[in-house]
Amino acid sequence: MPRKGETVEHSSALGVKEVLFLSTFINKVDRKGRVSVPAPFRAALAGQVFNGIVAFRSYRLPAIEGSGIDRMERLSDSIDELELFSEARDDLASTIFADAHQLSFDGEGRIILPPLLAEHAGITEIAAFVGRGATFQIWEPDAFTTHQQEARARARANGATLRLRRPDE
Amino acid sequence: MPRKGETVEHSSALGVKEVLFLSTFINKVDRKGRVSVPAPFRAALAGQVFNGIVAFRSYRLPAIEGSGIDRMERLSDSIDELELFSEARDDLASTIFADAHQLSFDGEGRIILPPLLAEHAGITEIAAFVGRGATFQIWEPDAFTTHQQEARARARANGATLRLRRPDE
DNA sequence: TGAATAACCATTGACGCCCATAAAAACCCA
DNA sequence: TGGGTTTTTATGGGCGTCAATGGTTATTCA
Repeated sequence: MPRKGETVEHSSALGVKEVLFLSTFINKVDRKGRVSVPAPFRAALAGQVFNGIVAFRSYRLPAIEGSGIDRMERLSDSIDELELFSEARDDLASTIFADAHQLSFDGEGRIILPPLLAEHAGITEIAAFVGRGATFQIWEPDAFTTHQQEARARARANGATLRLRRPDE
Repeated sequence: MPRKGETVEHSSALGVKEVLFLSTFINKVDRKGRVSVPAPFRAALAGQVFNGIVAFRSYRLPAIEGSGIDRMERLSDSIDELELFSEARDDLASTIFADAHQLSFDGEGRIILPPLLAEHAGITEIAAFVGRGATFQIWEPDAFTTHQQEARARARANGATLRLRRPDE
């Protein structure tokens, strides 16, 4: 049982709660379709209005995208700023919100993986929770290993760099 | 029977009540024209002055637009800001408000779909309740699937992106 | 008075909640 | 630093509750 890695919940410079999902955890899916969300991830989500996670199918990958409800609310606010009834707004709303599932924790910190999502990611027996900073993904472990190797190779080839954001900008 | 997912009602940073409709639920329409509004959606609407939903025909899509009464009040305010007697104002007022139906919940959380609306959306036996953030839509399930695929393709093609609002801005 | 609508009741299956267990991690103290 | 103890996690399973659905009766209004 992996126990390494950490997930931090802290306050940004602006005093707003921010979450960080780090590391990878592999957990079992039981016959009822339940999976434990790694304790560090749960800790990062503690304090949000909804006691659980929000999950939807990744557009580009065979994986499930996950985050806390707060992120969805920010998304909703952003979309609300687009022209009412515009096509762009409509497209975003039906791709993002319609497909999102709110998965609440049971007393033990588990969620139930909806078949539609599990299928999309090819998950049956075991699932990998992969931290990605402000969000996380859920993968079929083998698929993730492959993906990670490819991503690594690509990053090296492209000499991927990133300018670090100053804390106040 | 979808049962997963929830919908949250809470106060935003600004102290304004916010509802979030997420996910898609497929429910049956019985021979009396009744449909259960998904429990999570009802939960999101709890506390509003009107115990039910407001629905009107989408003017761009074969779907029914739905929301709580509170949203209609905000819409009314927005329209109020348009030029008095302008054509746009007139058009909006008559397409939305004149067409809006107040559908109240029965003891079991069902509404009766007015034939005019059901017809517009091509709904007969089953209806899909589709979360869109602050509002939701009601579709004939197959029609929605098609629409969603198109929207997804369009969003990807246009590189539809959205600048995520920072939580405090 | 009849038709449409609202209120009431009954059924069933999914889901939330509870408890139990084993193993790992954190803790503590010599 | 190492060994023993406590706490937390992950995992399994059982059971009660509630949501979705269908039907029946009361009520309202034309």
